[in-house]
Amino acid sequence: MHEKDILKEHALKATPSRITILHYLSTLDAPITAEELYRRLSKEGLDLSTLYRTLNAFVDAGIAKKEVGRHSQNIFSLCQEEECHVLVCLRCGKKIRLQGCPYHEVNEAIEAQTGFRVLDHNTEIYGICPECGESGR
Amino acid sequence: MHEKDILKEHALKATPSRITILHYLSTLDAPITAEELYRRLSKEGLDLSTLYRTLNAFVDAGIAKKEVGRHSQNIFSLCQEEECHVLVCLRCGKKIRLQGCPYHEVNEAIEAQTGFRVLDHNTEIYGICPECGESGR
DNA sequence: CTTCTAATTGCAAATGATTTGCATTTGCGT
DNA sequence: ACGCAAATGCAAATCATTTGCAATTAGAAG
Repeated sequence: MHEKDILKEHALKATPSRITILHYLSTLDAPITAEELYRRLSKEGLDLSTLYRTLNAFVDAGIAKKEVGRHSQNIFSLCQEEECHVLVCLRCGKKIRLQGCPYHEVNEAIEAQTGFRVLDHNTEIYGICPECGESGR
Repeated sequence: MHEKDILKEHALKATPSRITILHYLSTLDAPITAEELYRRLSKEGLDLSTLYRTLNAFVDAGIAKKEVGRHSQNIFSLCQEEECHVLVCLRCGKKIRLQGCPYHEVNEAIEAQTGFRVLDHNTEIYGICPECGESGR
């Protein structure tokens, strides 16, 4: 239901595959490979080419994004509203989203210095999350 | 010569291809496609598979990085020392690197709040550069 | 400077991911 | 309910990237 609205907002027909894919992506907190996604959703009778077409449509529509993963595979994830700040654990790969933007003032300073009109930004902060910090050495 | 040192520092033999590729990459200010790189360097007698192997070696060594470009192609670029802050013009795609890191204090605050040990970060700031801001509407 | 060895290269062929053509089906505006 | 453009499933094609292998080469050791 919510998925339908999102699709319509982006001029994409609300088909079962798209709803399934969009919904499944929304349950993930880490980017995923097309193949892995296929493995998990093909039971619902989903074609691989449809999956790719859908993923591309999502990327074109700005709903999702495609990145290069740590091992050079392509990975997909939904664009989050407040996605600009992400903590990425270098050990387990977990991503934690920060809400709010502590950088606004800094960006204003950048605008002033460079004349660049800042519209958006995307920050990935790499480190070790508390859990990994404890367990791992 | 400088290229040789960089290669050695990363335990990579300083072969002609590698030196050529590394040097050429260092003259670019925007990421480039493997194919495009090949088009530009093959005159010097460079094999495509060598190029890919080299690019991968650079990425593994941390000299270069691989990303997904605006049109879904894979693009490569050298890792810059102070690369963590990049201004990306949404109109012309130009990338301008900021030197220095105005975010350090902010990151300290994040560590304090989340327990996440911050090791590195990478910020892309999107906007319209001064030139495009003038010319384009 | 020569010798030796492991790393690197070039080539051709293989692979794997992603895309495409086409006939069929389906969402959704009228 | 109707009609059409958009989306699907399938198989086949394409594209980027990787690989095997024999020949070459960088650089450490003598």
